[in-house]
Amino acid sequence: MISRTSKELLEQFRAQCKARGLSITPQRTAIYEALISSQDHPRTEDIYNRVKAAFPDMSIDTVYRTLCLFAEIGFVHLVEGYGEAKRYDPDTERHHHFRCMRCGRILDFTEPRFDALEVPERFKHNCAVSNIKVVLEGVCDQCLQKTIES
Amino acid sequence: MISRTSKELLEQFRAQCKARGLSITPQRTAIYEALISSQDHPRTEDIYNRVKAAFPDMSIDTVYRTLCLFAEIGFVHLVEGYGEAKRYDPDTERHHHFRCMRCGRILDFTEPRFDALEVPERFKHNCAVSNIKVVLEGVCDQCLQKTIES
DNA sequence: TTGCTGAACAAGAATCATTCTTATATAGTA
DNA sequence: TACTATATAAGAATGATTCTTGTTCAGCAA
Repeated sequence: MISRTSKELLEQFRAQCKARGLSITPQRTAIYEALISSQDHPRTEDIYNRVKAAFPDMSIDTVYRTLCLFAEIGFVHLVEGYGEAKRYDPDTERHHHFRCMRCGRILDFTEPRFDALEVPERFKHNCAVSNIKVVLEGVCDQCLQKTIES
Repeated sequence: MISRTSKELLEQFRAQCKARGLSITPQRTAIYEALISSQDHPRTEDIYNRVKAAFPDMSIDTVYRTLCLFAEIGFVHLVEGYGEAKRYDPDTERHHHFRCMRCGRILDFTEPRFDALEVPERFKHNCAVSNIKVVLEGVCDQCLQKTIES
């Protein structure tokens, strides 16, 4: 069920690879497709499992390498984490995260006031800031509920 | 070279432990002291190394357990990371981070405009937000310099 | 002060995520 | 179609963290 938008994204993917001299392999294409059809913040192993149906003998190492590559290129974002396995964000539009420190759940949200934040002077000229975002740390509703119940 | 402020912090540490029914052990005290005298964002192993001088046979497992405990209590903050070893922030005052995605360097900064951010309605009531901060992702000056040189 | 008990600890094994090594396969190009 | 650099699979190796087990000790009570 590849929508027209996905087709366009795939075309864009090919173009980007070509522009950077990267081979367009079936593995990379499959991983890219798995990513753009994700509505969550998958770990490397999640992507591996989703792709394995079509590529039973893909190596998980390939998924690690490819996701790392995609993050460098900007096809995905590496999500800020707290010591667990790396997670990726297929949504590269500006948005923000609530992070449950108990269960690890990530809740996306947009907030115009937060989008208006400007990079401070100190970093504007010496450093290359590619992303500025707000992170909320706390305990999510589900975990709070569990605490009350027990 | 424990300053008066450190002494006060230590007293506070003891009081907090007592209030929570936690034993005040020499190991915990040493780890706490190592933390509050840190000006950086140490990994567990860094703290282990700093404490080892005074406690040659401390187990690194104790450091892992203790730092995890301290983060839960709020003695330190677990720093948002990108897949490497956990890092802790002894500075629990509101501040923000620039993170170099190439070398992992963390630069602290304060910014009154960012401190004024309010938790969005959506999370205000259902979730317990303990921290709200701005994260800048990018490449630091040192890494940019290296890129130019090579 | 001493003895008791649950909490905390040390040591090392085990696990999980990730990267490295090496030999093979293949995408893109001549 | 053949060539070459790039990419891949497989499995070993590494690094970070957690678990297991037996021992020790902090805090409390007698």
